Amino acid sequence: MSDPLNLVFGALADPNRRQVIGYLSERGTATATELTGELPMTRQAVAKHLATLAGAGLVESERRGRETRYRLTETGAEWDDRLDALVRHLRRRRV
Amino acid sequence: MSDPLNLVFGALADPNRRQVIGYLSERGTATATELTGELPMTRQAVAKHLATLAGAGLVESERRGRETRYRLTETGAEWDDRLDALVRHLRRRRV
DNA sequence: ATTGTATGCAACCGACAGGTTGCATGTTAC
DNA sequence: GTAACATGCAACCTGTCGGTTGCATACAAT
Repeated sequence: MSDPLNLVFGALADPNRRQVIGYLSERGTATATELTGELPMTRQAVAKHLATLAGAGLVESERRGRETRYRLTETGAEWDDRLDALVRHLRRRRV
Repeated sequence: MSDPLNLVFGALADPNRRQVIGYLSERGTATATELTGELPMTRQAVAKHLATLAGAGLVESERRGRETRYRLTETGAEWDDRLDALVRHLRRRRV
Protein backbone atom coordinates (compact mmCIF):
# COMPACT_ATOMS: atom_id res chain seq x y z
CA MET A 1 0.00 0.00 0.00
CA SER A 2 2.56 2.56 -1.04
CA ASP A 3 0.34 4.83 -3.14
CA PRO A 4 0.32 8.17 -1.30
CA LEU A 5 -3.44 8.45 -1.80
CA ASN A 6 -3.94 5.17 0.05
CA LEU A 7 -1.63 6.25 2.83
CA VAL A 8 -3.36 9.60 3.32
CA PHE A 9 -6.90 8.25 3.24
CA GLY A 10 -5.95 5.24 5.28
CA ALA A 11 -4.42 7.55 7.89
CA LEU A 12 -7.48 9.81 7.95
CA ALA A 13 -9.96 6.94 8.13
CA ASP A 14 -9.36 6.48 11.85
CA PRO A 15 -11.16 8.95 14.15
CA ASN A 16 -8.41 8.79 16.78
CA ARG A 17 -5.83 9.84 14.21
CA ARG A 18 -8.01 12.73 13.06
CA GLN A 19 -8.23 13.77 16.70
CA VAL A 20 -4.46 13.61 17.00
CA ILE A 21 -4.24 15.91 14.00
CA GLY A 22 -6.68 18.25 15.70
CA TYR A 23 -4.63 18.28 18.89
CA LEU A 24 -1.41 18.94 17.03
CA SER A 25 -3.10 21.73 15.14
CA GLU A 26 -4.17 23.41 18.39
CA ARG A 27 -0.95 22.97 20.34
CA GLY A 28 1.59 23.06 17.59
CA THR A 29 3.65 20.24 19.04
CA ALA A 30 3.28 17.31 21.43
CA THR A 31 4.89 14.05 22.50
CA ALA A 32 3.26 10.64 22.41
CA THR A 33 3.15 10.61 26.21
CA GLU A 34 1.39 13.99 26.31
CA LEU A 35 -1.20 12.88 23.76
CA THR A 36 -1.85 9.73 25.77
CA GLY A 37 -3.51 11.88 28.42
CA GLU A 38 -6.10 12.99 25.86
CA LEU A 39 -6.96 9.66 24.30
CA PRO A 40 -8.40 6.48 25.83
CA MET A 41 -5.48 4.26 24.95
CA THR A 42 -1.92 3.43 25.90
CA ARG A 43 1.16 5.37 24.88
CA GLN A 44 2.24 2.62 22.51
CA ALA A 45 -1.06 2.82 20.68
CA VAL A 46 -0.66 6.58 20.32
CA ALA A 47 2.89 6.05 19.10
CA LYS A 48 1.60 3.68 16.41
CA HIS A 49 -0.95 6.24 15.27
CA LEU A 50 1.77 8.88 15.08
CA ALA A 51 3.92 6.49 13.05
CA THR A 52 1.02 5.93 10.65
CA LEU A 53 0.50 9.69 10.29
CA ALA A 54 4.22 10.16 9.74
CA GLY A 55 4.21 7.42 7.11
CA ALA A 56 1.48 9.31 5.27
CA GLY A 57 3.53 12.50 5.45
CA LEU A 58 1.01 14.32 7.62
CA VAL A 59 3.22 14.56 10.69
CA GLU A 60 6.93 14.86 11.35
CA SER A 61 8.97 14.19 14.46
CA GLU A 62 12.12 15.54 16.02
CA ARG A 63 13.97 13.97 18.87
CA ARG A 64 15.01 16.50 21.50
CA GLY A 65 16.84 15.02 24.44
CA ARG A 66 14.83 12.16 25.85
CA GLU A 67 11.57 13.13 24.23
CA THR A 68 10.31 13.02 20.66
CA ARG A 69 8.14 15.96 19.68
CA TYR A 70 5.65 15.67 16.83
CA ARG A 71 4.19 18.43 14.72
CA LEU A 72 2.03 18.69 11.62
CA THR A 73 3.76 18.96 8.28
CA GLU A 74 2.54 21.55 5.82
CA THR A 75 0.50 18.84 4.12
CA GLY A 76 -0.92 17.77 7.48
CA ALA A 77 -1.94 21.34 8.29
CA GLU A 78 -3.65 21.62 4.91
CA TRP A 79 -5.58 18.46 5.66
CA ASP A 80 -6.64 19.80 9.03
CA ASP A 81 -8.11 22.79 7.16
CA ARG A 82 -9.80 20.48 4.65
CA LEU A 83 -11.33 18.48 7.49
CA ASP A 84 -12.65 21.62 9.15
CA ALA A 85 -14.12 22.75 5.86
CA LEU A 86 -15.67 19.33 5.32
CA VAL A 87 -17.26 19.28 8.76
CA ARG A 88 -18.72 22.74 8.15
CA HIS A 89 -19.93 21.58 4.74
CA LEU A 90 -21.66 18.53 6.18
CA ARG A 91 -23.26 20.64 8.93
CA ARG A 92 -24.53 23.09 6.35
CA ARG A 93 -26.21 20.25 4.49
CA ARG A 94 -27.40 18.72 7.75
CA VAL A 95 -26.00 15.32 6.82
CA MET B 1 -18.81 3.55 13.27
CA SER B 2 -21.77 5.76 12.46
CA ASP B 3 -19.99 9.11 12.32
CA PRO B 4 -20.40 10.32 8.72
CA LEU B 5 -16.76 11.40 8.65
CA ASN B 6 -15.68 7.85 9.47
CA LEU B 7 -17.96 6.42 6.83
CA VAL B 8 -16.72 8.77 4.11
CA PHE B 9 -13.02 8.37 4.87
CA GLY B 10 -13.40 4.66 5.44
CA ALA B 11 -15.10 4.34 2.07
CA LEU B 12 -12.43 6.39 0.32
CA ALA B 13 -9.55 4.55 1.98
CA ASP B 14 -9.85 1.63 -0.44
CA PRO B 15 -8.31 2.17 -3.91
CA ASN B 16 -10.85 -0.13 -5.57
CA ARG B 17 -13.69 1.96 -4.24
CA ARG B 18 -12.05 5.16 -5.43
CA GLN B 19 -11.77 3.52 -8.84
CA VAL B 20 -15.47 2.65 -8.75
CA ILE B 21 -16.18 6.31 -8.04
CA GLY B 22 -14.04 7.22 -11.03
CA TYR B 23 -15.88 4.82 -13.30
CA LEU B 24 -19.27 6.06 -12.16
CA SER B 25 -18.11 9.61 -12.72
CA GLU B 26 -17.11 8.79 -16.32
CA ARG B 27 -20.11 6.70 -17.29
CA GLY B 28 -22.80 8.25 -15.18
CA THR B 29 -24.34 4.93 -14.21
CA ALA B 30 -23.42 1.25 -14.02
CA THR B 31 -24.49 -2.07 -12.51
CA ALA B 32 -22.39 -4.27 -10.26
CA THR B 33 -22.06 -6.81 -13.07
CA GLU B 34 -20.82 -4.19 -15.50
CA LEU B 35 -18.23 -2.90 -13.05
CA THR B 36 -17.02 -6.45 -12.46
CA GLY B 37 -15.57 -6.40 -15.97
CA GLU B 38 -13.30 -3.51 -14.97
CA LEU B 39 -12.02 -4.77 -11.65
CA PRO B 40 -10.06 -7.90 -10.75
CA MET B 41 -12.66 -9.33 -8.41
CA THR B 42 -16.00 -11.09 -8.31
CA ARG B 43 -19.37 -9.43 -8.69
CA GLN B 44 -20.15 -10.00 -5.03
CA ALA B 45 -17.01 -8.15 -4.00
CA VAL B 46 -17.99 -5.24 -6.23
CA ALA B 47 -21.48 -5.31 -4.75
CA LYS B 48 -20.00 -5.05 -1.27
CA HIS B 49 -17.94 -2.04 -2.29
CA LEU B 50 -21.01 -0.41 -3.76
CA ALA B 51 -22.89 -1.10 -0.54
CA THR B 52 -20.09 0.54 1.43
CA LEU B 53 -20.15 3.58 -0.85
CA ALA B 54 -23.92 3.75 -0.54
CA GLY B 55 -23.66 3.53 3.25
CA ALA B 56 -21.34 6.54 3.16
CA GLY B 57 -23.83 8.44 1.02
CA LEU B 58 -21.49 8.66 -1.96
CA VAL B 59 -23.56 6.45 -4.26
CA GLU B 60 -27.23 5.71 -4.71
CA SER B 61 -28.98 2.83 -6.45
CA GLU B 62 -32.20 2.31 -8.33
CA ARG B 63 -33.65 -1.03 -9.27
CA ARG B 64 -34.91 -1.11 -12.86
CA GLY B 65 -36.34 -4.40 -13.93
CA ARG B 66 -33.89 -7.13 -13.18
CA GLU B 67 -30.87 -4.88 -12.80
CA THR B 68 -29.78 -2.38 -10.16
CA ARG B 69 -28.13 0.73 -11.54
CA TYR B 70 -25.77 2.79 -9.39
CA ARG B 71 -24.85 6.43 -9.78
CA LEU B 72 -22.92 9.00 -7.77
CA THR B 73 -24.84 11.19 -5.37
CA GLU B 74 -24.15 14.90 -5.39
CA THR B 75 -21.84 14.37 -2.43
CA GLY B 76 -20.09 11.55 -4.27
CA ALA B 77 -19.55 13.73 -7.32
CA GLU B 78 -18.08 16.46 -5.14
CA TRP B 79 -15.68 13.95 -3.67
CA ASP B 80 -14.64 12.82 -7.11
CA ASP B 81 -13.73 16.44 -7.83
CA ARG B 82 -11.87 16.73 -4.53
CA LEU B 83 -9.91 13.58 -5.36
CA ASP B 84 -8.97 14.93 -8.76
CA ALA B 85 -7.86 18.17 -7.17
CA LEU B 86 -5.87 16.30 -4.57
CA VAL B 87 -4.09 14.17 -7.16
CA ARG B 88 -3.16 17.29 -9.11
CA HIS B 89 -2.01 18.92 -5.90
CA LEU B 90 0.23 15.99 -5.00
CA ARG B 91 1.66 15.89 -8.53
CA ARG B 92 2.44 19.58 -8.37
CA ARG B 93 4.38 19.02 -5.18
CA ARG B 94 5.98 15.89 -6.61
CA VAL B 95 5.02 13.88 -3.54
C1' DA C 1 -43.36 -22.96 -18.82
C1' DT C 2 -38.65 -23.06 -19.18
C1' DT C 3 -34.31 -21.13 -19.65
C1' DG C 4 -30.93 -17.55 -19.02
C1' DT C 5 -29.53 -13.47 -16.70
C1' DA C 6 -28.96 -10.18 -12.58
C1' DT C 7 -29.24 -9.77 -8.10
C1' DG C 8 -29.20 -10.79 -3.01
C1' DC C 9 -27.90 -13.31 1.08
C1' DA C 10 -24.99 -16.07 4.14
C1' DA C 11 -21.09 -18.60 5.54
C1' DC C 12 -16.47 -18.88 5.37
C1' DC C 13 -11.33 -17.61 5.10
C1' DG C 14 -6.83 -15.12 5.28
C1' DA C 15 -4.72 -10.86 6.20
C1' DC C 16 -4.22 -6.84 8.48
C1' DA C 17 -5.32 -2.98 11.83
C1' DG C 18 -5.91 -1.38 16.40
C1' DG C 19 -4.78 -2.30 20.76
C1' DT C 20 -2.37 -4.48 24.76
C1' DT C 21 1.58 -6.15 27.76
C1' DG C 22 6.37 -6.75 28.77
C1' DC C 23 10.87 -5.48 28.44
C1' DA C 24 15.13 -3.12 26.88
C1' DT C 25 17.38 1.19 25.92
C1' DG C 26 18.62 5.97 26.21
C1' DT C 27 18.47 10.45 28.79
C1' DT C 28 17.88 13.68 32.51
C1' DA C 29 18.07 14.89 37.47
C1' DC C 30 19.90 14.48 41.88
C1' DG D 1 26.15 6.40 39.94
C1' DT D 2 21.49 5.66 40.62
C1' DA D 3 16.78 6.55 40.21
C1' DA D 4 13.09 8.30 37.37
C1' DC D 5 11.36 9.31 33.05
C1' DA D 6 10.52 8.83 27.85
C1' DT D 7 10.99 6.19 24.20
C1' DG D 8 11.47 2.03 21.12
C1' DC D 9 10.78 -2.73 19.96
C1' DA D 10 8.54 -7.22 19.74
C1' DA D 11 5.09 -10.58 20.64
C1' DC D 12 0.54 -11.37 21.05
C1' DC D 13 -4.75 -11.07 20.81
C1' DT D 14 -9.07 -9.81 18.71
C1' DG D 15 -12.11 -7.83 15.48
C1' DT D 16 -12.88 -6.22 11.10
C1' DC D 17 -12.12 -5.95 6.01
C1' DG D 18 -11.65 -7.54 1.44
C1' DG D 19 -12.56 -11.36 -0.97
C1' DT D 20 -14.45 -15.97 -2.23
C1' DT D 21 -17.92 -19.77 -2.97
C1' DG D 22 -22.51 -21.57 -2.94
C1' DC D 23 -27.18 -21.08 -3.21
C1' DA D 24 -31.79 -18.92 -3.55
C1' DT D 25 -34.65 -15.60 -5.73
C1' DA D 26 -36.53 -12.35 -9.10
C1' DC D 27 -37.13 -10.84 -13.70
C1' DA D 28 -36.92 -11.29 -18.97
C1' DA D 29 -37.22 -13.66 -23.22
C1' DT D 30 -38.77 -17.14 -26.07
